[in-house]
Amino acid sequence: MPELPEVETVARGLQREVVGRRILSVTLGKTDFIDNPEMLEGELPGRTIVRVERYGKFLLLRLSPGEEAKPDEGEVALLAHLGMTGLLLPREVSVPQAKHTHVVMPLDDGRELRYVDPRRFGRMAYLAGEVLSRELQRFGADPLEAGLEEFARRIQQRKARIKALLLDQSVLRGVGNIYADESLWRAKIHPAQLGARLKRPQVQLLYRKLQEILKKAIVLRGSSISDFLDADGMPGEYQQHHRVYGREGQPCLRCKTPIRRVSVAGRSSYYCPDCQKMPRGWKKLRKRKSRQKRGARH
DNA sequence: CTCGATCCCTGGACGC
DNA sequence: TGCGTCCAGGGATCGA
Repeated sequence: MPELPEVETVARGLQREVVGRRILSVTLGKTDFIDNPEMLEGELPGRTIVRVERYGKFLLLRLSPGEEAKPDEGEVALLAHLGMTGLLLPREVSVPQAKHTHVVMPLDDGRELRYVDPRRFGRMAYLAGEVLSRELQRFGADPLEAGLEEFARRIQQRKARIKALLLDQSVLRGVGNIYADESLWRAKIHPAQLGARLKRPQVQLLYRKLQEILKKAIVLRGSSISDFLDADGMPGEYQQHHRVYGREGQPCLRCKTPIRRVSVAGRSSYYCPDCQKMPRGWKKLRKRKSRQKRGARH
């Protein structure tokens, strides 16, 4: 699942592969994940990809001004979120299209930029000027750019659970389930602990561990646990360094206590019940039993 | 402000 | 082998 390190990996690959290339046209398949499909078709052709950036979990393809100069359009970009299963990669035209290819953009070098996404949990949008800047402002700090003070302020002033805060893109942009669990395990913090109840040393440790993990994961080109591939079609390797994520029942790599999985903020959360102590009053969350008998009681 | 529930979607795992 | 069911999860949205 593409989180910050995976998206950074894709952004670097695209920066190397498609910067300077002009988009010749746009062909769309299913469009229910695209903000305004007609806008893509109308605005992208003729524009050159001038830079590829990562913004949280988004890829930001900065584009050149249109051919008929629109003086007031401002900054122009194609925003792409990979959701759970999205891939954005350049391919030779001769390479057969993968199933679930929903956006194809032929480039001026004989290749095509293709967006493939079986589940279509991703998002794509052409945005310009004020609309673009407003959209970007909705998100919180980049965990690799934020200083300790800002990080601490965003966490300690909130009563929400730390896991929910880490996943909240308006608090921090780019962290998802894997790196949230991994950093909490390293910092020995229970995922259901409230942000406001964390002590300063805990916040500082979490800040350092989160950055450390994200940087290491970027070096290893991300985690490929579902189908993630970078812009070169290569999987990442950080999944081999996961300490808790996906290890339910297996011994904690610090203390051998079996790793547990609970639901926090509606997401699976893996943690060590011994290393990451439960906050007072915290109760184990539902095992998610079948809900067919809803009317049975009540 | 914070919570859980629900929905979106498909493929893979699993039970029988 | 095949069918049904559950589950993965980022994000939007809604009601409590």
